[in-house]
Amino acid sequence: MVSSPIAPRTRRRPEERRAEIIAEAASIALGEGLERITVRAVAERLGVRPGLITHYFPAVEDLVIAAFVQAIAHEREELIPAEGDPMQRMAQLVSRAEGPESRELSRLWLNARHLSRFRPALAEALEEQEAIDRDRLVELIEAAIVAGDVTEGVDPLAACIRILIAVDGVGAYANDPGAFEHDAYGHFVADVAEWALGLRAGALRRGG
Amino acid sequence: MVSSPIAPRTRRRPEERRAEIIAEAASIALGEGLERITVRAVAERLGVRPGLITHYFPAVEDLVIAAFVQAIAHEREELIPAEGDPMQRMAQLVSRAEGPESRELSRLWLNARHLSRFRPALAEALEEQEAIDRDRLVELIEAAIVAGDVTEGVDPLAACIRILIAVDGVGAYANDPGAFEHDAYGHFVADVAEWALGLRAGALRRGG
DNA sequence: CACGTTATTGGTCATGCGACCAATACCTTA
DNA sequence: TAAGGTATTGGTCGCATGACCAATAACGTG
Repeated sequence: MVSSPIAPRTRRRPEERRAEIIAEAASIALGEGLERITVRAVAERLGVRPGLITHYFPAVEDLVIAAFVQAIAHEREELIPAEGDPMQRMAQLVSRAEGPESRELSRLWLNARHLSRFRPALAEALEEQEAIDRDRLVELIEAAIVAGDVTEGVDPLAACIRILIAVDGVGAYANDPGAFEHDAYGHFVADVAEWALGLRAGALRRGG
Repeated sequence: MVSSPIAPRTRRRPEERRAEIIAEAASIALGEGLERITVRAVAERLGVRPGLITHYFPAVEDLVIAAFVQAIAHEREELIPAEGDPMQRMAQLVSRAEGPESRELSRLWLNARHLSRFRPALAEALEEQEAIDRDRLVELIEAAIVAGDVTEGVDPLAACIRILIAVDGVGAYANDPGAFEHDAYGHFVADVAEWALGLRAGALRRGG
């Protein structure tokens, strides 16, 4: 009957607790932004005292970086599928990048890109994630060439870079409240991808 | 001989002082970032007491917005020239966007785009500036069509949007420390502009 | 030249942040 | 089962921020 206001102290294995903290921080990063990852905020969400967060991450910046990497790595699976028909994967990548599903992710990238201005360590982590995306997309394009969907004359890395810049360009507007609608905007990634890969116009547009 | 440590109190016309404050804040915005625009920072730079800044801007957010608009409007003159041969202007726009001169400006855009996530008023101001850029670039493209440099079949607004997204895409890497070099990146804006405007390949590359 | 307006000062207050630390209680292990 | 390691607590400290306010002094105006 006496529901004690003080929660019983639960002790966990360090790795487990650490993972839990990072996961919670990643959730904050995606939903509220990296600068909202605060010792107190993470602690409160976990029903834990702030000092515990400091215990695992003496410097908050390290937690922020870990959270960013975790969130990006997790979302990557859906953005750049690892298996399946090359052109289908490419179409899904384009569709995801242009659709509303990627809004949170774009916001996070924007967030991290800006914050990198002040935090060299975050900038470094960000570049690593960029490199992973690049490698993955290059592989995908090479697979498309092997499959005969893309002409041999296409330089995979050049096309990859163009597509990723297009994704970031569209993502730059992730925080714009106004619903600016125009085909040139709504299909930019598809159009650039078709152009970069030498595909016929409309090949990558939804349902194309 | 007694150089008094206390500066004499100088009283200025309100509009003048206000402009001075905004200019200083804009300088901070470009050089250090919008979040570094603080009552104390601006006051110190101007050799003035913090309370004075609050007197002119009871809410700091309004100063931040004014500084952003001022900085963007000021830099726009160099990015999108208002006069001259259309293709020369287009070439300058492309050159500026790809060159290191625009780094500070790209950082500021990135900064504002991210901050817009938390500040609706800033988001609104940002969209206004975007609209101005769009109008200006559309005019430029229309002039190029009239001059016969661009085919009539090109939709000015569609091409404008593509070019601006390309600019933002490249600008997204403004805070990346690593000197990532690749033609597809270094000439992205030129390539997209040529593609969007139906120009021959290389027409807008430097010295093209 | 006197007066009133207000630009400017100097100081205070509450808030949220990261960091630090000693005390405590849980778990493992010997 | 006793002991030791450490995960966890509870509390403090210094710092930077925005906002607020009364006192003061410069300037325009009658």
